[in-house]
Amino acid sequence: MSNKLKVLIVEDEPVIAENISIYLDNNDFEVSAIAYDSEEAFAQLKTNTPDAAVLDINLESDQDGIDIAAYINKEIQIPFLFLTSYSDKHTLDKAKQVKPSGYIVKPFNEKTLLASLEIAISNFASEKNSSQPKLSMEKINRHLLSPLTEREFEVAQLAYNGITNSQIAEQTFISLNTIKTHLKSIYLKTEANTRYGLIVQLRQLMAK
Amino acid sequence: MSNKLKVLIVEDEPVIAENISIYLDNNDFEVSAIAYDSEEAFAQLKTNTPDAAVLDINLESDQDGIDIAAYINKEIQIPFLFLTSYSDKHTLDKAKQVKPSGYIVKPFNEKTLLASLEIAISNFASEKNSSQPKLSMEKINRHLLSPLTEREFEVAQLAYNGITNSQIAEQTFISLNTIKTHLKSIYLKTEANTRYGLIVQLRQLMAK
DNA sequence: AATAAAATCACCCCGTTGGGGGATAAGGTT
DNA sequence: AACCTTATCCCCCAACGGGGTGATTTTATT
Repeated sequence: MSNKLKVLIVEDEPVIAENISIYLDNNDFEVSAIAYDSEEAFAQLKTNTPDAAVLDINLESDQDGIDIAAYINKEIQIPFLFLTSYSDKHTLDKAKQVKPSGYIVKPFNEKTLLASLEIAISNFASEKNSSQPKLSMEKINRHLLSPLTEREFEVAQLAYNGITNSQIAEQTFISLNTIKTHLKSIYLKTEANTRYGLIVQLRQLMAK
Repeated sequence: MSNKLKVLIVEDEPVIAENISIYLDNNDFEVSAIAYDSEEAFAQLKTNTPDAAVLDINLESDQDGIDIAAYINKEIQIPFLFLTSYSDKHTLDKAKQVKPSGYIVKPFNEKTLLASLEIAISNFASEKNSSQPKLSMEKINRHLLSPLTEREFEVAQLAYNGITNSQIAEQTFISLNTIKTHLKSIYLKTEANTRYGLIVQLRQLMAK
C-alpha cells in the first residue's frame, strides 16, 4: 500500500490539468483523479476521497470551484488550494468565504504549488489534532492576576476535560478534599465560581 | 487614519524587498517596514506591529525566517507567509513546524503573493473570531443519534457559555423547571450527565 | 380532525459541588 | 533559623444541579 498523499485535481483545461498531474506524480503525491467539471469533482470526492484538492475556480459548469470548496468544507473536510487565473477582488472575496488553505494565481511556479500543498496538508493535520486544544499553563497564567500553581493547573486541566472531583482524585492519587481545596484556590484566581464557569473561562483564556 | 493593512517584509535582498514593497503599496497594502535582517525584524514586530508578514527564510543573520515565524507565533500572533527560493524537504519540514499561512517559492507570480496575503489575513481573522466558536446545531446533530430540538439547542448553547440554570431561565423567559426538563433531555441525547460533561461533549462534537 | 412531537411546568430527593473554616508537612528563599 | 508558598488533608453546610415521575399546552404533520 502506498503512503503517498492523494490529491484531486479540478481543472477544466486538460493540458494544464495533465501538467499538474504529472508534476505532482513526480513529487511524492498521488493524483487520485482529474475532474474536468464539478459533477466529476463531486463524484470523486464522494467515492474516492482524496487527502487534499487543487481547485480551479472558473469551470465550464454551473458550479464553480468555490461551490466545490463549500461542499468540501461541509461534507469532506480536507484541505484545498485554489489554482486559478483570476485574482480580482470579487473572486477573492468569494474565495475567502470558503477559507482555502492557499490561493495560487496562474501562471504559477510549480514549486509553489508543491510547497503550498505540503503546508496545507500539514497545517490541516495539526489543526485536527488540536481539536483537543491542550491548555497551556503559560498562556493561562499570562491573563491571571495571580498565577495557577502546577498542581492547580493540573487539576484545572482535568476539570476542563469534564470529569468529576472524585475522578480527579483517583487519577492524581490525591484526596478528594485536597482536590476541593485546589479548586477553591483556582476559582479565586480565575474569578470563576462554578466548575463549568471555569471551563468556559479557560476556553476563553486560551483563545486570547 | 488609514485602514490599509500593514505588512512587514523580511527579505535580505534589497532589490527584491523593494519590488515587493512597491507592489504591495500599489495594491491596497501598507508596508509597515522592510527588515533586511532578523534583528530589524524583531524590532519592527515589537514597536511597529504589522497585521501580517512576508518572510524570506534564508537571511544573512544567525536567525532565519523560521525563527522569526516562531517568534511571531509566540508573541505577536499575526498571519505570515514564507517567500523564499528554497523548497527542499528539509526547509519545508522546518517551515511546517511554525504553521505558515502560505509558502511561495521564487520566482513567483506577484498576484499569488497578493492573493495569498489576502487569504491569509482573512482566514486568520475569522479564526480569531471563532474563539467564541458558535455552536452549530447542524454539526452537533450530525453526531447525535437523536437530534436536539431547537429549544434544547438554545438551552445547550446558553449552558455552553457557562451560565446557571436560573440565568438561562431569566434570559429565555422560561421557568426554571422547564430548563431542567430540557437539560434532562439534552443529557439523554448527548450521553452527558453533568453540565460540564455537556460542555466538553459539545466542544468535541464541534471539533469533529 | 386525529396524532405525534415539542415545549411548557411542577414536585421530590439526593448527590456533588462550592464556600466557610482550620490545620499540618514539605520545599524554597532570605 | 525564620518565613512564605505550595501541597496536603479534614469537617460542615447550604445550594445548585441531575434524575425520577407526571402532566398540560402548543405546534407540526398526516
